[in-house]
Amino acid sequence: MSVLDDTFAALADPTRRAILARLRSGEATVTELARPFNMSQPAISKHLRVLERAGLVSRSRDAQRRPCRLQAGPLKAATDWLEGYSRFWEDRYQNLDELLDELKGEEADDG
Amino acid sequence: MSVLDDTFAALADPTRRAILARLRSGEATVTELARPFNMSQPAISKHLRVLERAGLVSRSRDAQRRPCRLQAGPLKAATDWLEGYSRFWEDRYQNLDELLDELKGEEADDG
DNA sequence: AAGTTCAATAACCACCTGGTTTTATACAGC
DNA sequence: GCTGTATAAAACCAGGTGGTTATTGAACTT
Repeated sequence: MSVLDDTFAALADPTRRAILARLRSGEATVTELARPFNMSQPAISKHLRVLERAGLVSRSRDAQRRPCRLQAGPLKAATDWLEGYSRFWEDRYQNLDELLDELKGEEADDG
Repeated sequence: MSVLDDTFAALADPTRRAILARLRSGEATVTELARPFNMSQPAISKHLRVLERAGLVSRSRDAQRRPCRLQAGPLKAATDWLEGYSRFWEDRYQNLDELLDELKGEEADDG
């Protein structure tokens, strides 16, 4: 449904993350992408379809080849979403939460 | 396998993202989390199990209640991973890529 | 002790996912 | 017009996911 659904789902697979990493150093064809994976070509094509549906990869045409290129826009959207949680991974907030919890626990013990 | 697998997979579901959003404003019990969703309690419990397995939620004990708390550490790891792509969602790089592609296309046309 | 509340477990279902092998399609070059 | 190459498509399979209802269990309440 949401674009974040597709983006995060696409990123949840290590093969797909490796494909994206490879595409940072430039365009690559399907067979080039498949080579390091010891995995069948159709398997890679399926992964590429997932990445394409998530808008993370676009494909052009070069004779029989279908070169893939990284499209990072959705990654920015994902990062923006995660940014909303940045203040929660700073230690002082974590400690504050735990302190509040301890206090609550003491209340319960007392009465 | 990887912690990123579990993190991104957990984030791929809108219900789970909404649960995390709710937990930003403090601890909540399972029934409290289930209330806004028009979804059965076991369904929410399953989502919480996924979030817990991904290390995004921790649970304490308060009588029959099992209050859930946000654990943002894995979100930082995910953000760090995404950071490696930040230079690709800036327009000038995108344009550079497309320019290189156009040049390559012209070469092909010429020869 | 009996009832109520909060949450987990079990059993089930439809659908999706990640992989396979096999087959088909599209283009290139001799 | 074959042959080889690059990729997609089809059919299949095992296992995971997201949901349900019904049941169980644990802990508070009266």
